[in-house]
Amino acid sequence: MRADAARNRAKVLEAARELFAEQGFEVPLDEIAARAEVGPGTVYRHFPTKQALFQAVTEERVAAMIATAGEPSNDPGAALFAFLGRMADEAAVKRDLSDAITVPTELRKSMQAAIGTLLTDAQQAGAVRADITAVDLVALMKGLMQSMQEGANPQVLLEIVLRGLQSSRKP
Amino acid sequence: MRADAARNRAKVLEAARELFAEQGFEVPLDEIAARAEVGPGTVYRHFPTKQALFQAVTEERVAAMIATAGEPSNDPGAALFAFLGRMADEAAVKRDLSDAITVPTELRKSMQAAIGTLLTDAQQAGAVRADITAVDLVALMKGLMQSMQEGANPQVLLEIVLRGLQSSRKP
DNA sequence: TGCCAACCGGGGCGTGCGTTCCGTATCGTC
DNA sequence: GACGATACGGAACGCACGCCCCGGTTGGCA
Repeated sequence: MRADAARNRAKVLEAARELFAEQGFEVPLDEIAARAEVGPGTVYRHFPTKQALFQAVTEERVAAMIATAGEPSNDPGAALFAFLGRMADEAAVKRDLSDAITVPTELRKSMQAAIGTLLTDAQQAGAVRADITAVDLVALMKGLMQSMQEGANPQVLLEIVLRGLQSSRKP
Repeated sequence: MRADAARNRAKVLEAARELFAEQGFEVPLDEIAARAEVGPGTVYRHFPTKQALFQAVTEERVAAMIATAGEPSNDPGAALFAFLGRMADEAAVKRDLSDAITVPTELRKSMQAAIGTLLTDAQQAGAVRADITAVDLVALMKGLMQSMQEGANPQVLLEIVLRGLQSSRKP
């Protein structure tokens, strides 16, 4: 690859990182190109589609989260809650994570799979109510993350959801 | 008003009711016009803007909800929970209610005001945690209602949120 | 029944966005 | 230093949508 091509690719990625975090997936691609001091055509030389660029930006971050979720824990309930807390912390500051669950990419599936594993483990340990499914939980977290981007108090919202998730069998 | 004008107005309102409920505010106005067997221009003869049509459709339903919320209750906690439950029940079937909180209309403000009153009453009665604000609660409900439109189990989601809202001072 | 005002339909305008195309500039090699 | 391949940039296309305009039509009153 030519030197300036690599430089431009990096500039595009950085601009996309910033703007996806600020405004989510809905940010116009032309705006990303403008911040990268590059024409829109150049963006498309490096990424075939807007979704591909979005995936490239969110990939490593989401992959890291999923990796930590995969480690076995001796307290499955706490593991799930910690994971959800990490998601919420990110979503409170950046707008792209909640879109990463929505925009159809490979990441979305693996994210859901990771949550599903954590959830069933926590349910088998009796820490989380048994009548919720992975689909329910993902939808709930998605709504929660969207709520956080509207001036609501992220900490309180997360506490409410986590407490609501706890198994009712617990005293 | 001429007879056919009234007839068309009614057809537009009915089509809008159906489509806003099915697809939310994002449904194209041309589609509403098509289902009403009417041109787009006719829609604009009766309603100056798309938002006005949306408001006309959601008005009476939301107003009814707010009216019941205004009645004083001797169990403020139950009153709030009942109100939220009613919201969730509607949102589980129709997509327009969650947009009614989002789309800037008069309804949105009065909806938020009604929730605010119910919330502070419930908090003073000790039924709901004191550290949540009306803004938080509205955002939370909005996210919850959006979650419900993605195949999640509405009943479980509502239970989780309601339980999370309960005051931690309670045993 | 005839006339005029009210109303209808749908083509069209402006806008915003994702995506593509192509003439031009730049890089890297011989 | 020149040449070919590669990459650039931004103008332009296609599409979708909210909204407006205008020639034609229809309804109701005299």
